Amino acid sequence: MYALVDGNNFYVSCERVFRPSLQGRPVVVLSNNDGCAIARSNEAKALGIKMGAPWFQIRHLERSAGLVALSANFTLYGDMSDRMMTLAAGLGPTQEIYSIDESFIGLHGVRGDLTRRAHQVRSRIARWTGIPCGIGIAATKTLAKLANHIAKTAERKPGSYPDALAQVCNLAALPVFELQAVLQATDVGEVWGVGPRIAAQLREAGIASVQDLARMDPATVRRRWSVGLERTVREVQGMPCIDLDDAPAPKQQIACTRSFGRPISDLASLVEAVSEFACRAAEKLRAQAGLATELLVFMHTSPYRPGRQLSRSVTVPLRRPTADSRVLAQAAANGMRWMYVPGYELIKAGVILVDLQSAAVQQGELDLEQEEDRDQSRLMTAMDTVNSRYGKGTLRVAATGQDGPSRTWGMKQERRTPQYTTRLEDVPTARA
DNA sequence: TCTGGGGTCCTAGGACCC
DNA sequence: TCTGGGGTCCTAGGACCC
Repeated sequence: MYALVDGNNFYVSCERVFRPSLQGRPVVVLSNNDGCAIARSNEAKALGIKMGAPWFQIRHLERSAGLVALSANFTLYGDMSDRMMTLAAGLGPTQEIYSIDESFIGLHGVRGDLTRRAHQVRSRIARWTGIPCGIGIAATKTLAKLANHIAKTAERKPGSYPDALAQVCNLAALPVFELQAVLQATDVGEVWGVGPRIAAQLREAGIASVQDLARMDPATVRRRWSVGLERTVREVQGMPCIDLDDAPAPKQQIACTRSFGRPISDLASLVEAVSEFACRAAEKLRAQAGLATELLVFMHTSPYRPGRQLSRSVTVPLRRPTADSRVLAQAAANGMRWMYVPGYELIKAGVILVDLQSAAVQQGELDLEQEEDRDQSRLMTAMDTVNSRYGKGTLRVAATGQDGPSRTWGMKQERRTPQYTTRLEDVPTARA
């Protein structure tokens, strides 16, 4: 048995804790550069604002409907998340933190009335953190997600489901006929693992509700769609196929990418941006005690704007696995210099560290290099410590200068040319 | 004028191996 | 002239998640 605890409109709820005057008003939290809405209060949802709606399209609601828009404060949300997760953990013996606002709780061995217990945890979270949340309980993770959706929808739209299911919905406690009615009333697109594409295909095939999906034959689903959807169907039927993951593996990729506030076309700014991205990514890498062997840099123009489009990326191999901000920043800068083409309005760039290894397995290199590595790693640890105590960016790596290709890059480039460059469109002269 | 920033898993096809 | 049957690894692309 599983529970899913999920903060309602999480970012908005975090903001409301510190600004109670926002209660009852339509509020959205905007992404980086205030580009689009990434969280909406119930009142904002009622205005018809969609997830990801561009700010310029909904801006008029500020005046006409009293919409309040806030710039995202991810440090605050991370902190509130930690508190909520700690309290949610009280529901059962195991916990998987699935995202900033959701965690699955394994309920194995928990005795007594689960629904009551969930209500208690829910009100404790509300009292101690100020975050309202919904709790779904069921035999599988997919059904627990669905139960959570029902708990929230029943609260937000009275009449959509039985009132008793609001806030906490325990599907395992429902009589069969009532469970079927609830599944029948829920659109197939609400199921975890069924995205817009598959939902459309399912509807085409006459599968409109979750109950329809639950009646499908898993083998047929596998043949016609995929093993992934087959697993989803079994989960909806109550057969657990997705385990609780309470000890997540280290990340296989670490990315840091951003849209720019306004288009950038000069090399110096781009180099500075990707150097900074590489440093941020390096911090995350060190936090999981990892080393990168390759780094990917990309940039592209806006697909929404008319005019010449450009999208380029390059994979930069590293001389040896590293988590050193300076090495990674240099590699990112070199990659950018290599792929740069003048005359394009770039709106986004990023750095992705790929092919990650654990620092623990990196033993047995040359003595000299080991010593170098140790010094570098001490320096980076010191930097991370200072930054965590005094705030992000207190200590930073200076932007890498225009001093030509580094030895690392120059050496490797002969043996290994950049691995892929995608959609190189409209480039007057490809640079060698 | 103005459209986020992360991630994961699965599949198909090609290269290569015995 | 005849020309098997697996297996693994890698990559790109698609779909999905929050």
